[in-house]
Amino acid sequence: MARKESEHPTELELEILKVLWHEAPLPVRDVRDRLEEHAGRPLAHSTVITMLNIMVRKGYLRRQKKGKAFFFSPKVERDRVAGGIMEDVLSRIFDGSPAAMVLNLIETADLDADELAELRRLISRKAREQS
Amino acid sequence: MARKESEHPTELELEILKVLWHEAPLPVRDVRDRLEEHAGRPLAHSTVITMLNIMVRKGYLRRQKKGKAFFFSPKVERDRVAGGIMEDVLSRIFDGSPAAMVLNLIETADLDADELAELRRLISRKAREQS
DNA sequence: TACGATCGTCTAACGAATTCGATGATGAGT
DNA sequence: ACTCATCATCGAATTCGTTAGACGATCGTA
Repeated sequence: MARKESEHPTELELEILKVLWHEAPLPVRDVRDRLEEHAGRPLAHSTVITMLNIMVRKGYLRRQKKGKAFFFSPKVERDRVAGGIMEDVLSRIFDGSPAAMVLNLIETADLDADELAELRRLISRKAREQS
Repeated sequence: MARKESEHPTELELEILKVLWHEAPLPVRDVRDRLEEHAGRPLAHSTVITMLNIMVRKGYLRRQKKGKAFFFSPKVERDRVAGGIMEDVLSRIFDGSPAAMVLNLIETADLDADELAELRRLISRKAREQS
């Protein structure tokens, strides 16, 4: 009768992951500081611990005791998480059509000629790598 | 102390929007039937009404009385909704880099040579249109 | 050893999202 | 007018995501 746990990291979870992808392992206090500095999220110490523990339970993070405190590290790769989200958006929003997705991206992000050229280069390179 | 209302349509809201983008206006009963047939979501009549009303409040839908029952229609365009979600993912996941996003898409969706060629054509056409 | 600084667990709270039953209104048919 | 089928409103239940205070354990130092 209620909501399923999300397949992907939630908003705050993602911000925490970004902190730890950038630098890990980190103790709770440092995660809290980075969240405030970078993401403008002033959270109580206990809030951050709670979130970190939830993320360990969900399998997003790993935690090890170093000295007296716990240190946290990502257990999932950035590309994997991004890929999962992209897969989800691709199927749910664009009915599995990459072309529709890229088209929308071009319109939405209002890409200019240079950026379009870069995309084309990038795709050409990929095509060559695959053959 | 709690969660903000989502910027974008939620899971179920999106499924309802898809039904109505495909065919509208529709009365509650028909929306309910389409949800069960297409999305495999067998929901109670009152559940669907509740959702539809919430979506009217949020501005996603419009509703008009026809005869005795209400008929619902989308008030937001599909491309706009998709664009909003893409913008969000672009900034939150890929730090605003379209190239990173497309690269991830290529890897994640495991595009083959034909699909890559189609993407390139599509980008070339866009580039020409802009000039 | 007593004190304060750290650190973690537990519990509680609230809004958002989802789900539906009980209840009430209304209109068609007999 | 009475009955039945529809349809909508309301409120409640439940889980997730987020937030944090109260409390207890621990360790170094005065």
